[in-house]
Amino acid sequence: MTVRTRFAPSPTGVLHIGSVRTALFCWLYARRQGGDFILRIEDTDRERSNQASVDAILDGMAWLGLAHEEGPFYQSRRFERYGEVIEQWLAQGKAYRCYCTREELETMRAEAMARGGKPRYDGRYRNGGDPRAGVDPVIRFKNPLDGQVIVDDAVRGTVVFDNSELDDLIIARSDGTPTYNFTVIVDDADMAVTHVIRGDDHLNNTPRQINMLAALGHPAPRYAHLPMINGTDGTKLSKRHGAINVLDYRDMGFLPEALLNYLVRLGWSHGDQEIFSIEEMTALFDLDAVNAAASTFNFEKLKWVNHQHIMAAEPARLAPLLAEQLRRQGLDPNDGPPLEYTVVALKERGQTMQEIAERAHCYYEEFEAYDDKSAKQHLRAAASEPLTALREALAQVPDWTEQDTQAAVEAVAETLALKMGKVAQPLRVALVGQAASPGIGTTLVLVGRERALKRIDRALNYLVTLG
RNA sequence: GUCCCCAUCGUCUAGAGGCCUAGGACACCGCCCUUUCACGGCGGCGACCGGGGUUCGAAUCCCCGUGGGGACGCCA
Repeated sequence: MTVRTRFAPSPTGVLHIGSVRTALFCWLYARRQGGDFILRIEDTDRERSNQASVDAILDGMAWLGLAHEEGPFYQSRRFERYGEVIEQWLAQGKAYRCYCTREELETMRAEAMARGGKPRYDGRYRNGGDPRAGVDPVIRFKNPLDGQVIVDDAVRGTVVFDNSELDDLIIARSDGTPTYNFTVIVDDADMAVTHVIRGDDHLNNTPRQINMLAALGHPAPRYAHLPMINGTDGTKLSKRHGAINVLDYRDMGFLPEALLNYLVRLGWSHGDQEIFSIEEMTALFDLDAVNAAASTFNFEKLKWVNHQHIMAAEPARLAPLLAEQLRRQGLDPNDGPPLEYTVVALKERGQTMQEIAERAHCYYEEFEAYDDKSAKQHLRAAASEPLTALREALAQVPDWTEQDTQAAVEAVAETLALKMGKVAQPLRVALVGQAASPGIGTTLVLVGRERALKRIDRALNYLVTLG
């Protein structure tokens, strides 16, 4: 039997890290098993679902490269099918109409709580009851009263629930629209889903779903409940922790494979390996190695993983990303060195494309002022002689390459009998405004001949004003 | 409150009874490399929640506590 997994988000907000991890595991498992990955949009709640969220999900999945074989299916377009099952269940006595008002239900829950029990519906319409004028009924599923439901979970093991803990859940609202737990099982059955891989928060829904699947006459799929990803304070990830749109990570200069790599290691491991390419992940992923404990999102480690992937990536691929970041930062990517060259020079020096772009500013526009500390340390009277010599020597370098400019700087140091630091550091500050940059030859090429000479003049003038 | 789940360094994790004086990674701190920054290398700091069992032997198995999380909606 072909493995079929599904990712079934509700379009009521952005696609965030937690959902992406779930999607990733579903996708990886399908890939690994040579199965199908289905995308399903759970938009039965018309009040809260919206197109912007659908777009955010689709765009996010596309950016991440988590391609689906089937879908996207929209539950809002399958209401006819859900209605069919409901009618059938009503006729078979597997479901019934309940005329309780919301107020009554609230009272019922409060009373159950007061009695020290679980807040729930007491089943008062389970065996029939008269319609009430002015009350549109909801439809409830007749859950078995006793016995147990055994969930055989791929990551939790065997979990047992007593049916006596479960109440008759609403499968259709009073306006006739079907609800989540019901539509899920109809779809999973219709779409022949074999493995339901989802967040831990659904473990408690599973026994109800298994009962409904049984009522449908459909075997239960294999379940795998993934541990949650928490924020730094140990609670469910929310906006304040970084449950932001996954596309924001793109905008911050993260690589999709890096985000996926970071996420795959949250709750899954393969020995001591930290860095995985997409190919390695799909080749190695298995539900058996998923652990059960919740984890905490750590932005610093994400950045480190991203850096590893940046350093491993082809410059040609990174170049357009750098251009995009430079534009975002208000710079013209064409007014400076070739982007691929810049990427190669800076990829060790920034953990995100955004950081790399920030370090590239001085190669694409004039820098404002010298960094205080750097100027105080290196642009002093003693720098006058080497800078003057450098100005002259560099002006005569015929080929403005790393090797030749580097050689020119070394020659000046030798002629003046100065250590490299006494020559290269003042030059560096003159060129980029601060004491840190790539190798001096590389920096000279990055800045470019014309700009470099002008900036040395600028530094010489600065020295004059110092007196 | 009730039910369900979980529990190894600050964080992510290795560990499926002896290989564990508990390994790796992030972060942090040193040192090395070096014209600077970074990359890289080396080293340091740092954990089996507690208590009972089982066993010749327990981070690993069982029980009880404790702590954390989740669910309990005409949300998904």
